[in-house]
Amino acid sequence: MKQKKIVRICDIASEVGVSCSLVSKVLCGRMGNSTVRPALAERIKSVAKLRGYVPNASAKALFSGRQNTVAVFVSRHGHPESDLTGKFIDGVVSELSKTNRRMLLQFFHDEEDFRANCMPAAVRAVTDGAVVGGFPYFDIRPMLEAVIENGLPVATAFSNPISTCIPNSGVSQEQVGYCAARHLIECGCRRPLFFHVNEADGHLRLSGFRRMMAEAGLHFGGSQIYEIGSFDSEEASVRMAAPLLSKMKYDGIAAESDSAAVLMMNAMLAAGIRIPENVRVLGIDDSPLCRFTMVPLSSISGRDQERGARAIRLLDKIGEGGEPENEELDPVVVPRASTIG
Amino acid sequence: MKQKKIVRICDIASEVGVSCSLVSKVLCGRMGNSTVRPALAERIKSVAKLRGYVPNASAKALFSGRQNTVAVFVSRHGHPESDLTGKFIDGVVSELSKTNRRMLLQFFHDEEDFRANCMPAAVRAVTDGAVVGGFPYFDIRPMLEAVIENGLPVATAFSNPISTCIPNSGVSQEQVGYCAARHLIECGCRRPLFFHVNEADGHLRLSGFRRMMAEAGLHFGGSQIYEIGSFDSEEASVRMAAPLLSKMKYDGIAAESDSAAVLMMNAMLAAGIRIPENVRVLGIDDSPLCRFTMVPLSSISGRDQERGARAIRLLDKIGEGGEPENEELDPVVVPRASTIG
DNA sequence: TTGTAGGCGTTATCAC
DNA sequence: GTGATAACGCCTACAA
Repeated sequence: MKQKKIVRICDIASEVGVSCSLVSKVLCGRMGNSTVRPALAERIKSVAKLRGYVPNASAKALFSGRQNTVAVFVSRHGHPESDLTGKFIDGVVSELSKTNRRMLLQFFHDEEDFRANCMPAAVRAVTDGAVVGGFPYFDIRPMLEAVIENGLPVATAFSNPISTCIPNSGVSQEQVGYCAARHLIECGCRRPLFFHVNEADGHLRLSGFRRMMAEAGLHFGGSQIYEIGSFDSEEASVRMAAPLLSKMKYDGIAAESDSAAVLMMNAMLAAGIRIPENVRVLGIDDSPLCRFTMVPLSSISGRDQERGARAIRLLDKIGEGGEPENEELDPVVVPRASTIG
Repeated sequence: MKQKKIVRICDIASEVGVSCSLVSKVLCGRMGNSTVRPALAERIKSVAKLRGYVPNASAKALFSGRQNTVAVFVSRHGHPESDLTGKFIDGVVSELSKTNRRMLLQFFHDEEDFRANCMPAAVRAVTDGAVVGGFPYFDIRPMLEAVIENGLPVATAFSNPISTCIPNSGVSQEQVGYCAARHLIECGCRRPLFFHVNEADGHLRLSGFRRMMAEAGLHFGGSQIYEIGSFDSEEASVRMAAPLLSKMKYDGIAAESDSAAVLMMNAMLAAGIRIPENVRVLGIDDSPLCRFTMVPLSSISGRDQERGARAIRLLDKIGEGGEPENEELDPVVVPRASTIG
C-alpha cells in the first residue's frame, strides 16, 4: 500500500516560499499582530487546498491541551426495542460533527460496569468532557462528581438531574404522565388504567397522570393503578394482568413502556376487545415497534435525539466556564391508531 | 472548577529523582537496550499509580503517528426497528475498547451524504482506519478505494464484499434464504411464500431459498414469490398483498424483513388465520420487535454485533500489512412462536 | 509584513 | 544502569 505523503504546514511553506508560522497563521485565520498581503494569503490557501492539507489533530491537541473528543457513556437499559440509545447517540453525533469532534462511546449495564469501564482515569486524559445518558443509575453519581472534581466537565441526559453540579438535558416525567392522561381524555377516555413500573421515574409519571385526571374532574383511584414491578419482569406481569382485566371496568390504558402497552394490547385483542373503540392504548418512548403492532400504537416521545444534541451543548457551556444549567423538554404525544382510531 | 493538575512523566521522574526517559521506558515496558534495577522500576510504577498518571494520548499519537481512532460510518437504512446499527456499533465499540481506541462515528443516508460527510480528508488525518457498515451502497465503492489509495485501511461490514481490495465482514445472504427455507420446512411447511424485496441482497436470498426448496424436493414456482418493491414501500405493498392472499394456497411465509413479516402477520390474524397452525411466519433481522408481536416472530439473525467486532479485527489485519480477507458468517435462526408454536 | 524560537508530552537513540 | 537529546506537527510570542 503506497502511503501517500501527508502534507504538513512546512511543506506548504516551502512550496510557497514562506515560513511555517505564516502558513499556520493564515490557515487558522488567527493572525495575531501579524498581517499578510492578501495575494499571498490566497496563494497559501490555494496551495494548501491543492495539496489536500489537513491539520494533524494530535499535534493540535498536544498544543492546545484539548482532545476534541467527548466521552459518551450510555446505559443500555432493558428495552432495546425502544431504540432510545440509538436516538440519543444520533443526536450526540450530529452535534459533535458540527465541531469536528470525536466520540469515545462506551456502553454500561450497571454501577459496577460503569466503575470498571467508563470512568478509568484514561477518560480524563483522552477527552474534554463526558456525557452520560440512558437509564439513570443514581449510584454513579458520586463517581461523576469525583470526575468533575478532577476538572473534567460532565453532563447528563437523564430524565431528571441527578446532581446539582451536573447539567442535565431532561424531560419532565411528570409531564409525560400529564400528557398521557390528557391525550387519553381528549380521545374520550373517562376511566383509564395506569400500568405502573415501580422504577426510576414511575412515581413522577403517575403523579402527573393523577394531576391531569384531577384537573379533568375524573376519578382516579387505586384500583386503576396496576403495578407491573420492574421493567425486567413486565412480560410476566402483563401476562398475569391479562385475565384480571376482564373483571375490571376501564376504557383506556396508559403503560409506562411501549412493550408493556403492546403486550397488553395483544392480550386484549386476543380476548376480542376492540382497540381503540373499546379501549384506547398509549405507550411511552415512541419505539420503532409502535408502527408495526397489530393496531399501531400511540406513544409519548421523550425527544431523545434532541436531548442528545442538547447534552453536548450543555457540556460545552460548562466547559467554557458557565454554571451548570438544566434543560427540561416537554414530551410530545405521537398519536397513532391505538388512541385516535 | 479547580482543575487538578495532570501528572506527566517528568513529574514522576522528579518525584522519584530519575530522568524522564527512564520513567517512560519503565512505564511503557519497552526498555530497548536499557535495564533498570527492579527495585527502582517498582518505585517508579508505584509512584505513577499513586499520582494517577495517565499517558497523554495526543503526545503519544503525535510521536507514533497513530491516532488511536477508527472512523465508523454507518448507513442508517430504512429499518430503525431492526436495531441493526445498534447491534453493529455495540460490536465495534466492544472491540475497540479492548485496545483503548476511540471512534469517530458518522451516519450517512446515501452516496451524496457519504461523500459530503464521511470521507473528507479529515478522516485521513484523524483516524487510523475506517469501517463502513449498514446498507451496502455500491456507489461509495470508488470513494472507499480512493481512500485506500491514500494509505488509510478500510474494512466493510456489508453482507457481501463490495471490492476485492476491501476486507469484508459479511454474512451469506444465500444462506439466509437457505436457512429460512430449511427452518420453514422443518416446521412442516410444504408450500411457503417468499416476500421478495427487489433490493441489494434480495436475489441471493431468493436463490438460497430456492435451493433449499429444491433439495427438499418441494415445488417453488413464480406464484410463490410476491414482490414488495423496495423496503420503503413495503408498508403499502403489504397492505395491497393482504387481500390477494386469501386467494392463494400456502402454509408459510418468509419475508425479507421483520417489519414486512409483522405487517403480513397482523393482516392474517385480522383475517382469522391462525399462526403458526395455519401459516408459519418467518422474518429477517431478529429485530427487537419480534418479541412483542401478537405472535412472537421467528427470525433469521445476521449476527450484526459479532460482525461489527470482526470488522475491526479485519481492519487491524490490513493495518498491519496483511492482505484483505473476507469473512462470512453463517446466519442463525432465532425460533419463536410464529413458526414453532 | 515576515521569520525565529520555544514548548506542548512522549519516545527512541545514543552517549555516559 | 541511567540520562541527555532530538523529533513528532502545530501554534504563539516576540524579534526583525
